[in-house]
Amino acid sequence: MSKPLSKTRLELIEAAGRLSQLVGRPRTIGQIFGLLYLSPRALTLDEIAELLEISKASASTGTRQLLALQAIRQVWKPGDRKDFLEAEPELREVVRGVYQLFFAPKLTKTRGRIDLLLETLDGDRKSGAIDDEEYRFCRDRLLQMSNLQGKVEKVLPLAEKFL
Amino acid sequence: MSKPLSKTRLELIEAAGRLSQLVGRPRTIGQIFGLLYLSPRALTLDEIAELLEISKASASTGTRQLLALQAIRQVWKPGDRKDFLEAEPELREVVRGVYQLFFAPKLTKTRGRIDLLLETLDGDRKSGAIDDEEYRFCRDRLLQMSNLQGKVEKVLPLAEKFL
DNA sequence: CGGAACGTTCAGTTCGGATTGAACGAATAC
DNA sequence: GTATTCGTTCAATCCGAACTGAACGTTCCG
Repeated sequence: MSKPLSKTRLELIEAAGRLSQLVGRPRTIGQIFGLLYLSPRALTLDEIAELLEISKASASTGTRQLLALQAIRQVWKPGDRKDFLEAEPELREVVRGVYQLFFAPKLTKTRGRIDLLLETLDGDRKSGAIDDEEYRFCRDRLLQMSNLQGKVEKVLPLAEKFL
Repeated sequence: MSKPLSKTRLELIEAAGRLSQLVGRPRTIGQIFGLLYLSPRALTLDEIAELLEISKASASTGTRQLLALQAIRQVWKPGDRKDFLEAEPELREVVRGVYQLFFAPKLTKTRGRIDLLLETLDGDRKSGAIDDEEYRFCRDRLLQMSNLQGKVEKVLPLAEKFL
């Protein structure tokens, strides 16, 4: 039973949770990070679970995801078997991690998908599923997608440099 | 009963649906846009519903959201009461719309939230909920958030220019 | 050796947003 | 006027991801 959270921390936790949902991630992830980011000292799994009123299982999976994104770190304290967790203080690093380890892979996957589609399109034409006009139309649009996709993959990492 | 979709279109629809989920939007939205983007002619609500095998209600709400994002347009054909829908051909415009009309508002909202938190923090100190050390720590972190937030709001619109 | 303290895993449940069917209003056709 | 054809709305349902409790493996302590 630790002392209750200050209003500031409660509100940040709420906001972080919403932000997390905004980019399509579970709310808990954001809440955990929010909690740790305003925490002067590293916290244990049990403390996180208790303070956020979530199960230890949720806290465990949540922290592991955040660790994978390099948004939080583990700190071992000598003579204590518990894992202590603290937020990465440099927010730029957090953004970078989320992009590089979560979004970037899916983006490149999308690229491969589009290339594949161009082949499928050839197949569709040869099998007579589409006429020549539709073929040209679709081909044109797929190329536009490929084009944009390439630019996005170039611009985003660049943009990150300016943060 | 219209003719079935080609393999290419089916696959793009699937991919677009996933992409939509990736950024936290309903899958249907992406599917509808995918369908229209590879459609040589504008489609009606009923055609969309039939081709995607979704209810007309879903098609209606989905298209209205896409219209709000300016990702698709309505086309009126003389002598036909139906609304015909077509995808915005310029993908940059679609990206711009999604950012400006969906993400940007939430970002500025976040900004306001952070500013509010700084005030809440002062309150917390005065009420004795936190000590001076924690106050300084939290204040520092909130300022960092505010800083990053500002940069993001500046960089993103800029990045869009390079697409 | 127990046994306690951890973190993890996994089957089952919960919950919220997406989807639907039905009812509706508006606009046209008859 | 009444009947159709549209698109929209809204309460009810559905579905999948998120969350949970309980069981587990491991490590450490006595």
